[in-house]
Amino acid sequence: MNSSEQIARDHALVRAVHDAFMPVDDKTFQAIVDHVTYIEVAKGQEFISQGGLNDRLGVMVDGLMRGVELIDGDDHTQMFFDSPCFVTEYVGFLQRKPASFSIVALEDCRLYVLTYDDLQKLYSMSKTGERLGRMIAEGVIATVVEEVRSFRFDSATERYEKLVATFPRLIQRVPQYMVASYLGVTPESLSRIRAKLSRS
Amino acid sequence: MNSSEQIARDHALVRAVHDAFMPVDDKTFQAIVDHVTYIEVAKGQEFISQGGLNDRLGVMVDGLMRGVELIDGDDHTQMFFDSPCFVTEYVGFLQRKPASFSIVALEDCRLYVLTYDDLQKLYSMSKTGERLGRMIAEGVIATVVEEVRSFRFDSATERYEKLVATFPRLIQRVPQYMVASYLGVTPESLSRIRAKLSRS
DNA sequence: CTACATCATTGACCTAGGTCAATGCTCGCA
DNA sequence: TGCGAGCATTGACCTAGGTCAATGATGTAG
Repeated sequence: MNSSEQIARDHALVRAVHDAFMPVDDKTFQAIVDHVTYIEVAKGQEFISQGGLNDRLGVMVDGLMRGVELIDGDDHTQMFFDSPCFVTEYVGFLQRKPASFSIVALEDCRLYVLTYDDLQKLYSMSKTGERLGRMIAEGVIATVVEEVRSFRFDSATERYEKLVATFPRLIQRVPQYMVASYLGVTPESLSRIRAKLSRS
Repeated sequence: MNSSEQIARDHALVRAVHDAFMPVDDKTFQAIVDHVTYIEVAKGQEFISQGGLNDRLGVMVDGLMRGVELIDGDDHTQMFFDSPCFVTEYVGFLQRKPASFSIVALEDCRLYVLTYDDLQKLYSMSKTGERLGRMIAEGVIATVVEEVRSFRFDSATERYEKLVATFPRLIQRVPQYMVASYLGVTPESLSRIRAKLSRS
């Protein structure tokens, strides 16, 4: 695949990510493409650094990242980003606050990046952009609300089973201790949960 | 207080609820007021019924409600609505799906109600309305994300302490078993948590 | 005033998950 | 080829929270 084919394929993905929330007309999409910057983040590198500047929204076309908060030296997985998808510490980004967690590449990643200011420009430029922003936010809510529900009323075993069912590919590619922390349990517990499930 | 004073006071509250997310200009606010309907929901009555029609967004100026999901006969508190605030089963409302939980008045409540269709009209009518919708959604995200974080990494005792710190008035007015369910623990556990805290 | 309903508390016991420490496994590297 | 580093697993034990049942408190209708 040559470079312009690659870019075309990438742009199709960028558009698909947006379309997932709302069909995007060509004019709005062109405005997005005109503002993004292409970057690569190598495995192990940070895209966003906890406590640091937090003014970038990524559209990841390739790779896998993890949102991780360090508190008193231990490592709390907040979320995973599995391409193609948006990548950002959403809350801090929107409130113009330092990132509450780091976002680290678990594999080599390729992203198209929009800055906060460019995003605001897009919003003021077009009603469609504004609406897209709203629909993205509304999509995030649906995901997070279900997550709360699951924490409130499901056991760790159920949460693990749901995770496997929803993101089967993810489990293969992420070290188990990160999955454990994402589920809110220790690595030892997750190991036992898996042992129990494979027995039954 | 006579009736027109009451309405003026209510409208100020409706405006304050919206302003909490974004300053609302007079024109946009007038458009909101022109579309809302005033209703009262008596203590014990439902505003939204689980599995039923879910096309109303309330702005509550007075009272207290609880979002409650019934699963296999037991009662799962999803959230509280403490006036002045928006009242809705947000996810289903946005996705035009039946309500995933009921919303029941814990006290006599007074609300101004907007239908889904009226809200969409507001959005298409005004870019400011569209933006307001986005900022409301973004505000909801901040709340829910913090809730997930707390479930993932805090103990039940910590979650209770945070709840008391954040909504001290709520604890006084809500039966303890509902608070327990909101925290994701049994009433017995919450009782012990409170006993332990008052001892120390 | 009584009687019942509705919650809150307490106790005895159980289970899921946490903690700590030892043992295995795998893979990159010398 | 063997050695470490970094995970995963397993065991022994501990603790938070669940379950079930009894006992109190409070409020409300008759």
